[in-house]
Amino acid sequence: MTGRTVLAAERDPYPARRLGEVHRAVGGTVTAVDRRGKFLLLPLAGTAPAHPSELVIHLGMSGILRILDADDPDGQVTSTGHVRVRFTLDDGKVLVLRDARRFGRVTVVDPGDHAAAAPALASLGPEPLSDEFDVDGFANGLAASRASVKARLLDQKLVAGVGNIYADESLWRARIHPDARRVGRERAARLHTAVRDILAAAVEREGTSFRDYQLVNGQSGRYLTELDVYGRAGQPCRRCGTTLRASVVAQRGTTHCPRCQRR
DNA sequence: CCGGGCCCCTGGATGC
DNA sequence: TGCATCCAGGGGCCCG
Repeated sequence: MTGRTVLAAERDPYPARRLGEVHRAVGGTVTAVDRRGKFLLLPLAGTAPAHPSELVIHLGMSGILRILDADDPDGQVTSTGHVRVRFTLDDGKVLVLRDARRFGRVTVVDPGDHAAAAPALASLGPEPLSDEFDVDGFANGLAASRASVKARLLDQKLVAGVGNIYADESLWRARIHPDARRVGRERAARLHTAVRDILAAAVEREGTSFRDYQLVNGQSGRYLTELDVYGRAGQPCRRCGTTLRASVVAQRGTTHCPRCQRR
């Protein structure tokens, strides 16, 4: 994408609240492809009459980005193909977002105006694999609230990028109950390590595919077979053999070991 | 400002 | 076999 100029932009006519003014990208040239948390950020240099801008994309649950030839029928915005947005590029290709469930978001804002793109982006916490994600800040942040530790992991403010799968995996690794509301320094340090280790391993395996998620080439992520708790309710804990339990924490399906994860 | 609850959306799974 | 219902989940928004 870097160096490509957007020649045209289309979006499906469905009254989608999650799609913004994608036409603002027209005339812009992609200068980088960045990521913060679960958001993709593509700064666009303006070529008159276009102004500099920033393309912000969130794949939601089922969103898939593809770069296809402009005449590829799979890249057309049709009522049946789930293509929600289509950017025509200057090299004969198109960038399309396919999104069956319409949870994905695409918008174009002024450069750096992340509050206009999504409140969650503007208040995003540190990148989990960066030095900005430090034990002290994490422990202090956890101590400052009485919400469940799983809710804190999911809300993206203490640390960016942890979703439901990796929240459950991290809490199991750190031996902390998902609904724990008081997490002291020692347990916070264990959770900090667990989040980093699990996300690093998942990136190494190119993610977890169990439904919609796939790599840009259509292949599956290989972390699925490494999962210790997510999707394993009713099966034995790999640490102690106790039957893993399903519940709901922070409005999300949750699996934990009732023996080795204590409140 | 906080924490909790509900909503969006649709394919796939489950139930009758 | 076919139809109806349920469920999943990231983030927005509202309410107390």
